[in-house]
Amino acid sequence: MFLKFNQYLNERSDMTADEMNAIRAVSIEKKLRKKQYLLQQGDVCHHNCFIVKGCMRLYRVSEDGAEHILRFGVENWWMSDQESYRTGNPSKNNIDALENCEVILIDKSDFSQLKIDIPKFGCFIEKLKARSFDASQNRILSHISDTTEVKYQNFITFFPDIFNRVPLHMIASYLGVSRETLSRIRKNIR
Amino acid sequence: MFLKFNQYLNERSDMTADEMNAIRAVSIEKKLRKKQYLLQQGDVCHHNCFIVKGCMRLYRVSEDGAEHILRFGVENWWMSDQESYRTGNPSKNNIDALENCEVILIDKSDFSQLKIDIPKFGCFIEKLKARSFDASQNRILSHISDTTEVKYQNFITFFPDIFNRVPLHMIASYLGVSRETLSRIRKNIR
DNA sequence: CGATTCTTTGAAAACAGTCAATCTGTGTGG
DNA sequence: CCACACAGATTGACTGTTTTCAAAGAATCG
Repeated sequence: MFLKFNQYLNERSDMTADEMNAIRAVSIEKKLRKKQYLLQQGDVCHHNCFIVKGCMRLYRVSEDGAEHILRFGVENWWMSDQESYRTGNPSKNNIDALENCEVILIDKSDFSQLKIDIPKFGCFIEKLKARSFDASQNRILSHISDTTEVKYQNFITFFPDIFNRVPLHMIASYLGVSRETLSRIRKNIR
Repeated sequence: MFLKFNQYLNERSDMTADEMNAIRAVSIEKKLRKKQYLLQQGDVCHHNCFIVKGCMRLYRVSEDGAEHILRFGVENWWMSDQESYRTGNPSKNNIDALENCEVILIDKSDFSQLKIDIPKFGCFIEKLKARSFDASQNRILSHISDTTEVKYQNFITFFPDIFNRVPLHMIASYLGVSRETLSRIRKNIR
């Protein structure tokens, strides 16, 4: 399982064997079954999670019990609750597996140490975060300026891999519309 | 003008006199008149901008000519187009002054050097970015789960300082609703 | 004061949410 | 292998919200 993570890192910022071993030493391999929680509301997020295989979602349950999906994650994505991870406060969100998953966990303290010991690694992670921030901004822009139809079209074109393996009602949740509305929009497009 | 920036930095991560001088050496003081652009669509964002005084907005103009406000900035906030700054590509956004402003600019290469030379500074900036990312996530959550009324109430409670000095139609733009709708919502609340 | 910018209002049309019912495909246990 | 349950998708009818357009009413500024 670690091999895929190894490949991922080497493709993006090549590591020496020693560095790779240091990363391996703190990597925890874990398998999740479909519907299994990686993080549950109230837990503190202590790990960074890299998805080797499978599909996951991060969502929040609102007062009225509705689930709101903040993000999806598939192969080669990272998945954690940044806010809880950063602050050490209990998470308000849930992360669970939409398929059987294989993930690699790295504990927060190990992860910080890696960033210090392997500047290349730290630098790579920073770049990732920066891109992730820009993506957030673009998503916000989309929310304040695009019609639901455009948001849906964008989702399909930018995340076809997610679109093809996630039920439509979850995409509706991610976009912030009811499943019925999304169903009708999809019908109009055809 | 630099004094305020000095205070800001010292309150959050205290600096030695030498460090402060290094920062001062690369700080460019600038005044902007109301409506003046700091960055215009098509420009590359070469600077980080710290707002000493005044109020600014970052917005995008869509195909149909509508302005969509991505963020506001007031005293002690940073204001730049992260995406253009990071990639070096022409910005798709505009930044302009909503009031007469005093700002401090630091060139990208100087800024990176500061982060290296003064780890405390780098660390502070990273924390800022992390919090900013979490704020983005919360804003996205709000967009997919809150009613317009709740979004408006949240804006008032979390950014009363902005609410009090920015016209309502710009808040509408920030929230992604028409000014008429926001005007009616505000009426219902009273 | 006049011009500009901002806010409010009304009425019609477009859009989205809710509820209830139905349809579809998948997989499980008897 | 079939019957059944279950999760997901679709549809219709209705309700509620938001946009749009047009007009008019405040507020602000030079």
